[in-house]
Amino acid sequence: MRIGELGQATGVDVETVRYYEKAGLLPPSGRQANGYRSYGPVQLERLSFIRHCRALDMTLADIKRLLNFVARPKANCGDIDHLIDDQISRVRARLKSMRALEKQLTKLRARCRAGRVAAECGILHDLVAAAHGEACACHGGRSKNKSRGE
Amino acid sequence: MRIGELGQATGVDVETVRYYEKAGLLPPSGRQANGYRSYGPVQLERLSFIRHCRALDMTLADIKRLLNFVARPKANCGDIDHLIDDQISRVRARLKSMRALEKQLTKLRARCRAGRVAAECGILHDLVAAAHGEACACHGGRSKNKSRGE
DNA sequence: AAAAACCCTGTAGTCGCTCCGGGGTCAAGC
DNA sequence: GCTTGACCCCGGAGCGACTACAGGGTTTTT
Repeated sequence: MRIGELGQATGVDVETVRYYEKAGLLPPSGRQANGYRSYGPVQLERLSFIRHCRALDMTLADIKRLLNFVARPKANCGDIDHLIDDQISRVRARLKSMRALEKQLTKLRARCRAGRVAAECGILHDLVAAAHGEACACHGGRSKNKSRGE
Repeated sequence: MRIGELGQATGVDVETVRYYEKAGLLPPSGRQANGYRSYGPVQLERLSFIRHCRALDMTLADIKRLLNFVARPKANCGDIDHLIDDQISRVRARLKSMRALEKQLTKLRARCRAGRVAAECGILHDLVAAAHGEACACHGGRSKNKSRGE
């Protein structure tokens, strides 16, 4: 199996596969006589595993750790739970700030009175007002939040 | 006003202020005799505006465009609406995939049967099963989504 | 035999910062 | 007067997870 087929089979871009190899997630593959990478079912499964974890938005570092657990089935399972729990709380925190963000944007959007020019634009007005520290449609009062990232 | 005070007043890190200048969001400030950057109320407002927009998760490119609208109050306001609409739909799309993600992770977490070793770990089992393309707790069937980023 | 499709390596770019090294400047305390 | 510490300067590197490109080689199709 060449890299293109592997990519097709797993839904991972070829460049990304090579990137994963460089990043140490995928062990260096064997090579054909012409230097092309050569893969078997083991690597396919491993890459699918990685892709699946990425779909769960895990970091490559976390995925590496999970792969280690797969390799050493005697290891303590509690660490896996912990890893997943962390992931969940990260996602929840992000979700919370995203919801607040959506609300803010929606309020801001509603400020548009369809004025023709920017000078009369409610949106712009509010953003500028916010810059002055005044209350605006999207932010109640003065905000000092650093909530966005996490 | 020196850069440190400006940073304090706006809640923006000093390094970030310099970065914004380099990135062209803040015009190069005046300088004191010793070479220190010197700011007045105009720049303070501009930086507050930027910070506020960043809190709404806008890209620096979009913020630049908004700043242009602020500078040219005769411009057509429709473009602003469009920009905000785009932002909203980006946030909503992200929100949607985040919600799905949370569900998946929660299901996955529930698979833990508190087995002591990784070999019996329901989470790991499911992730490996997913790699095989089988159904698993967190993903119904085979997924091919690229939904995560956008 | 030529063109298209695939493969290789290595490097640079993306975004929005953040950190670092190596220096200069300034006010306060001893 | 001299040190200490806080602030400021600049340029460049690093982060994560890719993505794109340049400049080559190989294989498959036409």
